[in-house]
Amino acid sequence: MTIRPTPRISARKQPKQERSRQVVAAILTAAGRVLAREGVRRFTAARVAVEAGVSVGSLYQYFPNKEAILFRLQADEWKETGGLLGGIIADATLPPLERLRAAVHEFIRSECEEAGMRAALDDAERLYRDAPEARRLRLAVTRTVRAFMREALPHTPQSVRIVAADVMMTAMEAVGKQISEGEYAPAAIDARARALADMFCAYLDTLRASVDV
Amino acid sequence: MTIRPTPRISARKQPKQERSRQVVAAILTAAGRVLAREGVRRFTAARVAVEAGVSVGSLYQYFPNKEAILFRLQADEWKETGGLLGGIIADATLPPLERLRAAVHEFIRSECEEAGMRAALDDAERLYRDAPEARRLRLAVTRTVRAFMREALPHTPQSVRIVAADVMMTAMEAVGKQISEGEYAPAAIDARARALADMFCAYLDTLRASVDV
DNA sequence: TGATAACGCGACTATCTATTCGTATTATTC
DNA sequence: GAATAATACGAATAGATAGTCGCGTTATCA
Repeated sequence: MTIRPTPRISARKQPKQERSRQVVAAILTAAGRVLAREGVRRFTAARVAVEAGVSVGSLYQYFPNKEAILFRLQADEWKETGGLLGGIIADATLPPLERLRAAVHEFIRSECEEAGMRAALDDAERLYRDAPEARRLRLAVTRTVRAFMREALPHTPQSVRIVAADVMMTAMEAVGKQISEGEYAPAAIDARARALADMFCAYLDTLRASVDV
Repeated sequence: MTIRPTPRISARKQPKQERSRQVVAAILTAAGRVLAREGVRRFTAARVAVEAGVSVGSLYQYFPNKEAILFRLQADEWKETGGLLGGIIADATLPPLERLRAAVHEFIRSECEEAGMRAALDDAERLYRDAPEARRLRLAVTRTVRAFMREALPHTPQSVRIVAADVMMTAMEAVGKQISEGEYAPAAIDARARALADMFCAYLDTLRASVDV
């Protein structure tokens, strides 16, 4: 329904000298601060440039628009937690459900780091979510999760597995967002992680039971 | 972290004559169309006024700002589906888990109506979510769900119930959003509703089992 | 050292947007 | 049918924002 032109997000120019690499780095950390402090609505190229101690012109030399900065920030987060989760979920020395539990807790924990920035990043998601780069990143995560599901539920029909994986991912992300947005005590956060893990395990158990009769 | 001034959202002036009531109605339906067609970013008072065939001035006579329009749109949706869900979930003639199942399906179904507008409304949520009116509405839903949980899991500690209710609500909303945003075939939507309901039921079953030993 | 490429700068333009306010029009009341 | 309240109007104001461009500075390399 909504017609959204997908924004260009890829970098405009690669920094070649050391100083320009530092400029890019300064822009990114400044962007994180601006986002956490002011929220998406007031996240502007000008403000980021000031915070980074750099001119707008320099900023636009490396990022085609502000969406690209936000995406880069988010992509870095994704790569980091994606790597962590991938490691946990692929660790064949533990039974699948243990791994799932561990992954859920790790995910929730990671959402708590720099919660202010993450919350704002979630708000900003719509600014870049339709871009192909974002889709590609998301797909990588999806594949990891599906691989896990294939291992955990080898006898469940693929169609069921895929939907289950999808719903679980959505749920986990949503709880993560919720936590990074509100003020939750550590105990409350932990309780939510546990509840989520319990819920997933219970679900997978019934799925397994409904086939392995 | 983020300092967000909570926007004023309540109506500025109550329409007293028939023609002004029509203006308000025209504004609201036009707002829905604009939102669905152009997305939040291009949702402006001017555009809504044009779409409604009304002047900006008239618009501002009944809404203090555009957030108020969005909130009103969302509030109307919430009241509608809230009423529906409340009815299903309180229907004491069915066993609790049956009701839960029915409620999940009903919720997902309702999210599919006017999906374009709903998706944009979700994007717009941050514009009004901190306002007291929005908190109050949300609380009403929370209470309904908690009451249900109390009935379904009478022997589970309250603290566990509350967290479980919270996580389930979050998950359901997230799946609903996801569906209203993407292009899903009816079968895919149904599969997700079923998966969600299965997951919830499995979870509640284990919670029940862990106490009623 | 001189030539060239990379980099950094920030004033500037072109839009958009929210919201107000004085005036004109229409309903209601007496 | 005055008088008054309610409503409708939309030009105008004040501000924000995205993104560019030409020029000066710094690095690289022969």
